[in-house]
Amino acid sequence: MENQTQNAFRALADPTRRDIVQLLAVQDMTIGQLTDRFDMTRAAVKKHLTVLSDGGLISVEVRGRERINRLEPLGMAPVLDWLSYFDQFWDDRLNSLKEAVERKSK
Amino acid sequence: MENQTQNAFRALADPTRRDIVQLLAVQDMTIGQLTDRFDMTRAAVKKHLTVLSDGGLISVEVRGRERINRLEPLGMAPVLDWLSYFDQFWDDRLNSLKEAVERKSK
DNA sequence: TTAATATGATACCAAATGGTATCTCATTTG
DNA sequence: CAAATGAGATACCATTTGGTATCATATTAA
Repeated sequence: MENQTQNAFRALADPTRRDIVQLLAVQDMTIGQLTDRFDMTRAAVKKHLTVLSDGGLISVEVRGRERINRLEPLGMAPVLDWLSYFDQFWDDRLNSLKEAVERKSK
Repeated sequence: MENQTQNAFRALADPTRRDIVQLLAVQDMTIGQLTDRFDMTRAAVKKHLTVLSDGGLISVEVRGRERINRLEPLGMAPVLDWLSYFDQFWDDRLNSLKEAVERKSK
């Protein structure tokens, strides 16, 4: 799917997909198991898994007739990289905000 | 707009909006200035700014007939919070990956 | 005050998105 | 083998999204 930063951010933009990521952080799961946790069809969950896979956030291990979905830590890297670009900015602004609050409280 | 985590993630899901965030990290800009940087109409840029504003990522200061758009560091907090939930997970997985690679290279 | 500038608002459109229903295929299991 | 199970694929649908065109409004400048 080419642009990993875009695909990863896109994958995280949906609340159901973020929930899936959190569930898979606890343990690997099949589509069937995931579907049990949501109020939607297996086909819908499958679509979300495809988007997560395109984003590099999960991988699938075929095991007999089951597919084990597993979180891929490397997939989050582009997101963290992009965000880290602002580390200094956030720090500076948050610090000046904090200082402003402290000045006011005197 | 209520759900800040969702709105912030949604705001970051579009490449144009991420570019806007990066531009505003360098300096505050009006819509007109931002529009000069993109190959789209002012109306389109305005829509992106609205989404960024809903996500709490920018604020606007009215100044005469101009509107100064400025990055809001606090807006990124819900995103960083959500991601930080996985810090330990990423660390563990990346470490075991690293170890696996090292074992293989022996 | 009139014209230019900076922006907002709205109607409209094509494409993408999130979902269902349905059919097929592969692997277990009785 | 036959039936049940787990999953993929596709067609279809309503809504959202990203964009344009156009018109209206407020402020600044001539």
